[in-house]
Amino acid sequence: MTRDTAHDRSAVRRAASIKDVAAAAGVSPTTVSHVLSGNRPVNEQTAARVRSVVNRLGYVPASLARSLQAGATSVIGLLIPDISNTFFAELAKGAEDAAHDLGYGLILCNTEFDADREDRYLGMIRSRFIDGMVYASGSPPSRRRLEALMGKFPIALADEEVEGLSGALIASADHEAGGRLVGEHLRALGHRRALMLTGPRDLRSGAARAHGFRQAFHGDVVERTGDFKEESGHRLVAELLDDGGLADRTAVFAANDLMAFGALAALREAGLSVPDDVSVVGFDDIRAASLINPPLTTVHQPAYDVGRTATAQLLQYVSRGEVPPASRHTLPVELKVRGSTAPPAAR
Amino acid sequence: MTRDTAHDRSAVRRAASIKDVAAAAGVSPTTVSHVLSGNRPVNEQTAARVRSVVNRLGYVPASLARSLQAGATSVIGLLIPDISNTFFAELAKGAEDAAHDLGYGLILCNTEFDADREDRYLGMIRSRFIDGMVYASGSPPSRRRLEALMGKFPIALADEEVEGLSGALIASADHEAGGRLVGEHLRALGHRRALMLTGPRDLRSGAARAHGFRQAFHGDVVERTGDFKEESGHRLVAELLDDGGLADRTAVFAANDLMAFGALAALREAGLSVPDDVSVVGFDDIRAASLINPPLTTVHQPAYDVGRTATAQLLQYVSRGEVPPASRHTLPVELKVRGSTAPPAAR
DNA sequence: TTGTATGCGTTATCAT
DNA sequence: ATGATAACGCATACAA
Repeated sequence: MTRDTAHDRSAVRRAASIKDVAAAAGVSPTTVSHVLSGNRPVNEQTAARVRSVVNRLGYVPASLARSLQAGATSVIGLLIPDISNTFFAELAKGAEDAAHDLGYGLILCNTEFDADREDRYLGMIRSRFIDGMVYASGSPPSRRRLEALMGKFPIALADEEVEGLSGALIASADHEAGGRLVGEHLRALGHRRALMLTGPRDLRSGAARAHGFRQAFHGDVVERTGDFKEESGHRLVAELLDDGGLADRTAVFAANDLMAFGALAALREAGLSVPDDVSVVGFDDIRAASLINPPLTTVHQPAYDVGRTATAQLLQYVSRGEVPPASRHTLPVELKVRGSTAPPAAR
Repeated sequence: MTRDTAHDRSAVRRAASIKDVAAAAGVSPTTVSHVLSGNRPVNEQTAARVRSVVNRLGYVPASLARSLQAGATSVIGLLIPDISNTFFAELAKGAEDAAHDLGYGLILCNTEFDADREDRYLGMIRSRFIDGMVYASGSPPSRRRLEALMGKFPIALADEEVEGLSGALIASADHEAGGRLVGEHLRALGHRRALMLTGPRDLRSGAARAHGFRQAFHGDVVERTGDFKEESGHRLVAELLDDGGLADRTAVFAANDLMAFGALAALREAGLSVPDDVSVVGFDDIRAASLINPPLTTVHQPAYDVGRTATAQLLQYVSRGEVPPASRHTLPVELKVRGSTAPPAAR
């Protein structure tokens, strides 16, 4: 073991600072700063000399010090429950694109619906490590805290309005129109009795979907409350199948695709055919929806656009050091009619 | 428009600093610091007074200043090509979990394989805004830059060893074993002539998969180079179908699921049946693989574990201010036999 | 037990 | 065209 090895493994040696460059170039730190920023004219000779030293020393300004001085970090957070859900992954992609366009970094705050985890991430905004937060469907227990932050810090709500939280910057899909499209579609096919699998009671988006659906379907609707997970769609349908509650229903509308997948599985296990015996509709249009068998009829949510819009709007204010005003940006949805829906079988 | 409105929209008022707290509590900033950190004993009376002021003023230490002083930010980056690819989303989830466990933040660096974008993100490590980087399959053009950074900054390679980049901390799936499993499976089914759709030439993982496959398949293998995208799998197979190059092949092994999907589509469009006419195998086991029709036989990659392991290993050193030593962590893969493979049809 | 002084690495202000 | 100095907000070595 040579000395070199030991050295390589030890702490990195201190990086060159602006002072080091200044000293080596025989100028003041101020001049070095201006050569690099172009904020004021510098003699070309001097500038060249400084640049050469910068290269030789591999000097890169410490963005941390820069941020401290500037009072902003050019980093925002994206708080979501589950990055492995393709809906949120798409949303994240849109948010990252928007952030990158404006030179901002994006911290991934994946909460798994864990309130403590969410709180820790919200702490980043209080400690001013991030300049703002895009908040997409966090855990209900954190409402209070979110609310307390809302007026003081730049926060944008994406995809979901949190119940009771108004006066915020919001970007979301048109959930009600989505529900309406499904209602119209099923009604037009001839369905009159449906089962609706909703999301958690306190989510506005779910209420909007249900409301639009009832309004347009105009038939007999039984509702069951799920939690947006595949398993819950499976369980709810299986239960109803067991106690005969589904016997007179010809269609199932799940508030998201994952629950629709669960419903599909439960139906299959019960020996029922989709769409011959029962039609199934989802919501979100995640990637797997078109690949599954039968391909799922569902409402396409512009997840990417929601993330991108929420972030772009937020940054528009954050970049000026302002707290965003309340505003709503509703993005259009689209019904994707695929193989999981058909007219009800004649009885 | 009242004064209030104008005020609400304008810049947030300066947050309380440690000095404000000190002044209001009639102590020195040092004491406030110690009350909060517990780094040295403080009189309980004094401490109580300080805490009360902290609450009243809503004081939260500026993490930026703290980081500057500490010389580290407790934030690392995760560089991936596409967060909407479920493989990378899973990997990201693992990375985020590991980071969160150790109190680190994670900046999402989504590159879309864009070299400029990748460079900008790599810049964050040079400017010391992040303490380290988990690098998963970036764009080939950035190799040089990566290489230059490798020795000086804490970087861990996840999922992919970059060609010619040794001496790094690496966590990846056992690609060769995966290829071998596929080879054995197809051989056991009776296949003797296969088409292999590889990834970009310069990716080691692809080479390892191909090598393992050839070794175990022990038959006639034709290779075509793709780029890991669905479209490329489609195009390559369609081309071969056109010029008869696929006529004598009974199996296709795609180096990832996306290309396998493309191959499946091209085969279907040509009126060929899977697995009756041709067997198809993928790699990765992304979510859609089991949902597609027919369900895809593929090699399950532990994406979550790869992300988690790479990150945990990296942080083990970063947290001590060290540059990680070269090391390799190979994670086991698993063959998922599903409906897209069967014995070749008798001729 | 507490306080003073200094440094972390920048940029802005004010001079020259 | 360039430089000296202060300030961003904190933590810590050194003093008392």
